[in-house]
Amino acid sequence: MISADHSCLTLFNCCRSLTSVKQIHAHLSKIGLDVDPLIAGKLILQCCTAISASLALTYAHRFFGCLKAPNTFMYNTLIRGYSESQSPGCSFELFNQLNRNSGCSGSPPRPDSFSFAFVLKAAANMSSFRAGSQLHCQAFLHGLDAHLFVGTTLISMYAECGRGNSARRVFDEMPQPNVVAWNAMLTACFRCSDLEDARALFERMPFKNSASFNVQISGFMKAGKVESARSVFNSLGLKDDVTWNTMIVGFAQNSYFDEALMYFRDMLHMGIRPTEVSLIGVLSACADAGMLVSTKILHGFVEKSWFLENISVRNALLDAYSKCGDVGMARSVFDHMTVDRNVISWTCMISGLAMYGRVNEAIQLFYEMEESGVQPDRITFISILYACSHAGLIEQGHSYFSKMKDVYGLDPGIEHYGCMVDLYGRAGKLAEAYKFVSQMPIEPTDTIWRTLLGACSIHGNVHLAQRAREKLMVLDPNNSSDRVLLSNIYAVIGQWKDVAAIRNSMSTERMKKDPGWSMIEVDKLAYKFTAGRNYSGFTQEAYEKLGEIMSRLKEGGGYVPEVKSVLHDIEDEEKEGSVALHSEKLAVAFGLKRLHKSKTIHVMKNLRICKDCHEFMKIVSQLYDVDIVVRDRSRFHSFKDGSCSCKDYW
DNA sequence: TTAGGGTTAG
Repeated sequence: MISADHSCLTLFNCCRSLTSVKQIHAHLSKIGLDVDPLIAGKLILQCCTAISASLALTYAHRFFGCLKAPNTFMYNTLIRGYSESQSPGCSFELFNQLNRNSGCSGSPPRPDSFSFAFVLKAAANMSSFRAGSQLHCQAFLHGLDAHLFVGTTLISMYAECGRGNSARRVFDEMPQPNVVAWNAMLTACFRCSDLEDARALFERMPFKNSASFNVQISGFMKAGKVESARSVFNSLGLKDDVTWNTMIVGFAQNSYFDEALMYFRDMLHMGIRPTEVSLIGVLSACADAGMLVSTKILHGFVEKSWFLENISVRNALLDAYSKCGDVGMARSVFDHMTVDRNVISWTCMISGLAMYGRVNEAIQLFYEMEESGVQPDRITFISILYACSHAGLIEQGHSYFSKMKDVYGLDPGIEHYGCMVDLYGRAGKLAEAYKFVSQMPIEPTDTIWRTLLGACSIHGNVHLAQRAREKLMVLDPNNSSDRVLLSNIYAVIGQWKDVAAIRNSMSTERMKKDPGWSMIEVDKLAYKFTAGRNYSGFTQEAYEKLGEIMSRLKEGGGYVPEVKSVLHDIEDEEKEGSVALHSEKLAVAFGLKRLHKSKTIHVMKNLRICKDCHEFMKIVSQLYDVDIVVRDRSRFHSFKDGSCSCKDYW
């Protein structure tokens, strides 16, 4: 072999794609240098860390397999690569291989503290207590369980598996835990929902750093204790970027959308450089709140910033546009991506199109994704199955469901089974839906039965609805919407005694349903409307306009209120009057009054739109020559020239 | 040339 010239190692540092790694590899292979341990190690490292896409991992693994004597470093790098990939199980296989070798004669590679740290991370990512505790035993046998880094990873692994006591035992046995180990234990307390333990541990900490406070803030935010998080934040003198990000993300997670935006602005004013996490956090707030104007402002910021080519920020932006009702802008962000799209980019776009009923485009995109070499994952399949179910494409949905396992080796999860029940149920194939549920290899959850109940409600199947309801009474007895749904089914077929019985049981048990509300953004301000009569402030304006619209609609639009909808929608609205007072109608009336005529009216509703409102929107869009986009609990309805993008299938 | 704790979108 030619003596190795290690100066070529630096060549790999510039590789950001598998293609460039392959080019250098081909060159080195010609001169026999690629098997040099240092060079081979660097090649594997580059594939697993700098690129880390599944194709790069496979390439590195295949190359590794051709080496005569891979060393521990190479094993560790691959174990690390797989631990954060879609197939963390491969980390275990490699680790076991390394562990078996170590018993052989000669000086075979043996697992070291790095190997344990990486493979434990795989167990944590899979939340596999069984694998994690077996690895703990192995670490003990190798005399590495007391190693500070291994011990800290063990604490995190147990926390991730929800085993606070095991984490505590590892921590208590550490001879000299440092601040990182204390922080890991603090995180474990919060992860296992032990707020009191977390508070006590925090008081006992002999040393604290910025991460300790950030763990506390994040722990409180995840537990919904926004004010506790805020008071920790306010007590801090020095706040780093992670502290600010933790607040922004925490606010977004707790639906404090305006505050997420406010803290992002404050962060900029304080001269703290936002990171991709700040942008993802604030954009997710915009997405959830449906704040289109703010999304556009943030888009402008991104275009002028160092995030221009950041794939995660681009994905968050595209998702925000699609959830704010501007799927055209989402598509434009997607089409103009200058960096390689990843599985999340494709999935967001597919799901965005599906939510709009643009199902053919979603299916086309799925095909293009496969062609581009990006592998769909579990969430991509949820999106494409959702697309099929919302368009009544039973055959196609079924073929995607099979493809998941047959082509991509992905076992369908409960969400995929849910999509299939919805696919059959929505299309009125209730017998098939029930048969599918009965034959599921995993235990049907309350959501599955609720999906079936929803389908029975659309298609008026009382017999099956009762069966679904019986299951729900066991799995989730206190769910008010299930009872309302069943009472609606009875109401439609005129079984008033049963309706009354359900209503009485609900009032005896003091059950309250979710009140319906709709929101509209006008001049950067959000206005929220609830159903029922409430004549104050801006609502008065909405009522007046709605009255005017109603008269015009009845005169010239051929609008007849859909009385049945009252029954169908009882679950979704505080019913105080009639369908005329539904919150989405008020929001649209307000939009017509306040917004410029050329603008699209965007309304967001927390529940599903009812049939009557759907009809109302169609006629208004035509009579007033205005585009209306309504985002409801499950999808978008885009009304234009008297028809809706959902083609009335919803 | 590889680690452990804090924030990350579908």
